[in-house]
Amino acid sequence: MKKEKKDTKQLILDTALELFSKRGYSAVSIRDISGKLGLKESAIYYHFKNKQDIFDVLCQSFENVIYSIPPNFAAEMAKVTKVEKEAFLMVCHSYFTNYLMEERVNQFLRMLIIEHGINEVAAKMYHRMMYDEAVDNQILIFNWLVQLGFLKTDNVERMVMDYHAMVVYLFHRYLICGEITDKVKRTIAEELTKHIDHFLERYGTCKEGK
Amino acid sequence: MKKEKKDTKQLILDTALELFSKRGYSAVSIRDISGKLGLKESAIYYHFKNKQDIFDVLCQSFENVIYSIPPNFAAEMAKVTKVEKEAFLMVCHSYFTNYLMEERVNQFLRMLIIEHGINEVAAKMYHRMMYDEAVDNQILIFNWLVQLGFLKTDNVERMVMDYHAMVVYLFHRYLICGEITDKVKRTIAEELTKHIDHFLERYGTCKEGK
DNA sequence: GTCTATAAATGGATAGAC
DNA sequence: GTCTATCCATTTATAGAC
Repeated sequence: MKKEKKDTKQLILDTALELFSKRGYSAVSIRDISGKLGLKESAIYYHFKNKQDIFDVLCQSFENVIYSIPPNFAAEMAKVTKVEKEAFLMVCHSYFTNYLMEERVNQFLRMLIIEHGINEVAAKMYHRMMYDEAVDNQILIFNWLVQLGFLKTDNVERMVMDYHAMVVYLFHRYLICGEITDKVKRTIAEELTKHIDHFLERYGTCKEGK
Repeated sequence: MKKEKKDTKQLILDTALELFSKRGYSAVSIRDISGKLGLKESAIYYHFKNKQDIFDVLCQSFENVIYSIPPNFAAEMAKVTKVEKEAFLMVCHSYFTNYLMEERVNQFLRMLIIEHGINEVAAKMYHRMMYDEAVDNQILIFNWLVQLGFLKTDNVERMVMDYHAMVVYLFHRYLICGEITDKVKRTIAEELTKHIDHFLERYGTCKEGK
């Protein structure tokens, strides 16, 4: 049960992530981080070996986030036997609101994008989070939706590409630059809904009134 | 007719762009730039007011690149009266090989992506180059292809989104991280060809053997 | 666990010689 | 147009007091 007042180490990580995600690693000094927390630089060095160590610990802590998503989702999937459009829409939107737009995940992804040119670890994590693993998971899910009879296609991979390309597009266009304002949130929601409608016109099985 | 041996000013810009695009503005020192050119720091200050000035001049020089593309393309378009799939494919691939993958344009875009979080100018240019203007141009071109009878759709904007999302996807996945090796070039070519085939199955008018 | 003080290095920028 | 020399601010990092 170790408990410093309010876990300075975690506060340092949070502050560092916030600043790194805006300005990039090298533009942020230890003073910036400690100053923002009302500490002196030396206090940082009590908790971390050096500046790079903060970055590395941040990356490690997000490894866990990544690995926890697919199993959680698989567990949810197992319970479902029939999927309606409403549920599909909700899950798609939730991927944005609870993951890509979630404050810390969003900050982490911004940081990776800035750093992936000079940092091998950042490059690997960015590609895993944004492409390799995202596509793999989507293939799994869409295959399952095909088996459930909610989607139809003769080429699941192409279908996933169609879907995922738009996700990446919206992410880079709206969620990586500047603040995520309410206006941005509305834009994302509208664009995503339009995209899913379009997607289901092509790959959906339930013919509706629309 | 002013001509320093081989235009040091331009060499500084080239070197700065190369380094900025890899490490980001703040991680590159004046010493890094001058050192790589076999000069002393003070030589840089003869050509530029300060470090920020180098960045600003780089941005200005690319303003011209951006504005020269649509008129050039429009002039080419005016000459054409009939479009075959071969020509369409060629133009799509050329957008990658001669623009997104072209060394300097690619470096500049990488730099913008790194800097757009802290630099207003970078943010504006990135969005213009990658989204606003790219989409506008594509709408123009695809509208023209619809009129020529090469494409058909009841929603040009959606068609453009389908197309452009994949371009942005391929760009961010393959062209913004690490070296653009021959392997990467092949991957891009293959993916793009697959995408265009898929795209024409949906929006093309010429039914072919395939 | 945080502070003061300080070392050591790095980076931006200028003055003036050549 | 480039160099030497130098200045000053910032930054990383450590030692030792509290």
